[in-house]
Amino acid sequence: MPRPRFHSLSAARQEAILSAALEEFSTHGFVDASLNRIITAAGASKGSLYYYFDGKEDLYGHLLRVQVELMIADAGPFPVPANSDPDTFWSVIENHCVRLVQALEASPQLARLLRDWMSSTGRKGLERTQQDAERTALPWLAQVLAAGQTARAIRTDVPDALLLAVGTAIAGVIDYSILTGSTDPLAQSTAVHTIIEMLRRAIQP
Amino acid sequence: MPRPRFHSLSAARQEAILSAALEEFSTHGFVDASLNRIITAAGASKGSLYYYFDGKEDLYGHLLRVQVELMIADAGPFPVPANSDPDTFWSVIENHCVRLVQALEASPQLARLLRDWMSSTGRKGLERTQQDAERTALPWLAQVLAAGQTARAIRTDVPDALLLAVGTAIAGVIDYSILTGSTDPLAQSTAVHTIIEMLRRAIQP
Amino acid sequence: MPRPRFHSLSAARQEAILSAALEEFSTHGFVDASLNRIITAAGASKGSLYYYFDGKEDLYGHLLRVQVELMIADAGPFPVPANSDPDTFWSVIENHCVRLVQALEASPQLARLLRDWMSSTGRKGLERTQQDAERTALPWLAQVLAAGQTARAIRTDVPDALLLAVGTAIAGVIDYSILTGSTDPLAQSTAVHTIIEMLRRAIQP
Amino acid sequence: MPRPRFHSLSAARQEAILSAALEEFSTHGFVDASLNRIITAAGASKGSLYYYFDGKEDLYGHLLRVQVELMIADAGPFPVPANSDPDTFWSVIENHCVRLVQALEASPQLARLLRDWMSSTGRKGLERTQQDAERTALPWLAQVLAAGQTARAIRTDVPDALLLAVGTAIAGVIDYSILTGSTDPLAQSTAVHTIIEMLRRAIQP
DNA sequence: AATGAATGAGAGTTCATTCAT
DNA sequence: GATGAATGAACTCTCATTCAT
Repeated sequence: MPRPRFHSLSAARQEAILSAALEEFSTHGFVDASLNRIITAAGASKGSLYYYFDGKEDLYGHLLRVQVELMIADAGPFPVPANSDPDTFWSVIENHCVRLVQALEASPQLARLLRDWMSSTGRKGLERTQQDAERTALPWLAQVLAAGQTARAIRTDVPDALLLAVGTAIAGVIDYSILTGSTDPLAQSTAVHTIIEMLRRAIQP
Repeated sequence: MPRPRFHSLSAARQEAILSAALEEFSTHGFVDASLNRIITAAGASKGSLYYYFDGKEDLYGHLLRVQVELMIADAGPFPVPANSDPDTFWSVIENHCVRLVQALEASPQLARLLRDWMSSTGRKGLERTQQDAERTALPWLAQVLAAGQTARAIRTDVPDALLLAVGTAIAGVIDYSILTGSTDPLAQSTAVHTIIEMLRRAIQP
Repeated sequence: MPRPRFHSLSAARQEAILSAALEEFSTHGFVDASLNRIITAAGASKGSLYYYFDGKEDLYGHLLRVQVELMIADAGPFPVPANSDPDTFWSVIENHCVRLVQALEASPQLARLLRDWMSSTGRKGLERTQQDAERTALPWLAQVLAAGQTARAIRTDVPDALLLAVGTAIAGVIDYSILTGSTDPLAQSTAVHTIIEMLRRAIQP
Repeated sequence: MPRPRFHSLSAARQEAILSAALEEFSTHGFVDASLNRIITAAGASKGSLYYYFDGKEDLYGHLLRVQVELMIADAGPFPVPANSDPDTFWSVIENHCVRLVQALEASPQLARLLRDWMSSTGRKGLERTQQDAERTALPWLAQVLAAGQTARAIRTDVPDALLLAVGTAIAGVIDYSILTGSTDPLAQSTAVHTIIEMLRRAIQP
């Protein structure tokens, strides 16, 4: 099970553990992260960590979930417009991407954590976390996809799985561009615009 | 230096070591691969492996290089047409992708090795291998890109780095589609066609 | 930090580990000592040693500190006389040397450990231990030196560093003489007397 | 046996091996030196090294001998005056020390090699070298000592072994002073003068 | 509820030496 | 006379996890 009775802990203790874990996982990645370093940094005991979490993967998974939720909250709601024209749809997408990029910029640790996560597909010891993420993200993505198709903003002559894969891949390009590119907000907006435009060309009808 | 006097070894010994390494690295990935298992499988001694290679990364890098070269040889030449129209250019690209896909299909181990490699960007202990690969691949990719632009098959209003990133990302989608999709050659050709068509839409002028 | 929570261990376990370490380090010296042999002799596990010590140097440094403290305690207090005449000063020095020699005689292992330590100046992997020792010993030595100069027992026309170096070197001669000479207490007293007399001649005003 | 048919090698090959060995041994000391690095640097084969030398210690011992002989030759003859007064004797000693210091200054590698050697008393694997050195140096030292005593420059009421030990220890102080002190020749002469004066006080009648 | 001591397998790497050629 | 491939034991150190208290 993902997360046990961790929540009855005082907020300070939770925060101590999670921020130590964030620091460690974002710095070394899942494989090379050391639970020993995490508990040392958090001032926690080995036993307590295993009392609150099932193990390394459980802690990683919980951290990931919490951080992603924070990021999503930070970036604000994503109003998938029920009925809209293509331009509106893509503009909503683009705006949301810009906001997400800004959220990632604000928290480089989270950005590195997500990068590690994305590149860990299939890593041994992360199977459960992968499954969980898929179960959470897929329906939501499917909903966005369906909205885009309803709005005639996304083509319907190609399997959904492929469209999602392309979308995810292009999201990776956005991350790559902000990772290697300028930190100037305006330049980043432009980059996002360019990349989303390429995505639009690729998967619009 | 990447690989020492390994080549004066009898072909059989080389083969034994490399195939053991391929099996191990493709099964567990670079980080989780065990040199102990490799030497056991290869019937080699700890010392001899270190006599022929500088270490884990050196062995991995050499294996990768050899395998990629085999795959490229297998897929046949890639005649970047000097002067051609867009349709020809994209058809060449697509055909080559299909051949590469077939090569990967024929060697699932290589496919897994490459997947591990692609997802290992920035992994500690692989810095040299990354650099080598970049030095090898970038000029070649740049040449293909330039040819596409000359043929008016690829837009020029977007930074090259972004185009390359999108291309690489879409290549990942192809890999993903053959990984999760049918093994029927025809279906695969269709998938490649669809995906390349999306790439074309995205980055043509 | 030098040594972690090693002290909450039962005295027996501490003793087991430290005496195994003393045996090993005094027999083979720091460089050639084997942690494997130590844990085997101590009946400890690899992990537990590293749970209590930061590594080889940490164990060595701790052992050294403990043993030196034992020796100092064994040899009794060293009453650097605040105001005294030269004869008194040198007699105090000589008496203390005799007592230290007896302490070393009583524990050949400690003697060998110290010999290894003294000859390890600059050895890679012992930097921290060297620094610690210097920080501990230097002020104390400086104090003795100053007392000797106040008592007009030690010359002041030569840099302190040189006086300390000569003193240390002569201490080494004492060690050498007891190492190669008789084990008869009386003969040893005589030797110490002779050597200290030479030191006195060298560095008295 | 110390050194086999090494001398039938061309001077250049000998030089290549010995200078590589000097570099390695003076940098890492005997224990941490690596034969592999030596043969790599010398461009020699593993087998040839073992063809010319009995092993690590043999190479080390030979190198030491050659270098010490060079140094002695460099410092010029040491005319132990057959019949002289104390002042002359000590002045000869001091002058020779100054010349040796200059020789060491001129070859920091040799200085480091000797330092390593001096601090390696009793090191496992160096027994033979120690014996050889003793057999060579002792008679010579005894001769100097006797000359000093004849000249009434050195006391006779103390065992020779002790006098030699003190002399050696003070030699170590000289090395220490040039190691940590100024590189200015004049300052070094002064330091040597001061230290030899202390030695003289200690062991003159 | 919470601890933290204990584990032991395993990691990658280095080494001086041997010996068949 | 000369080589260099091969060895395998030894090294220090790290790890996630367990469990008696």
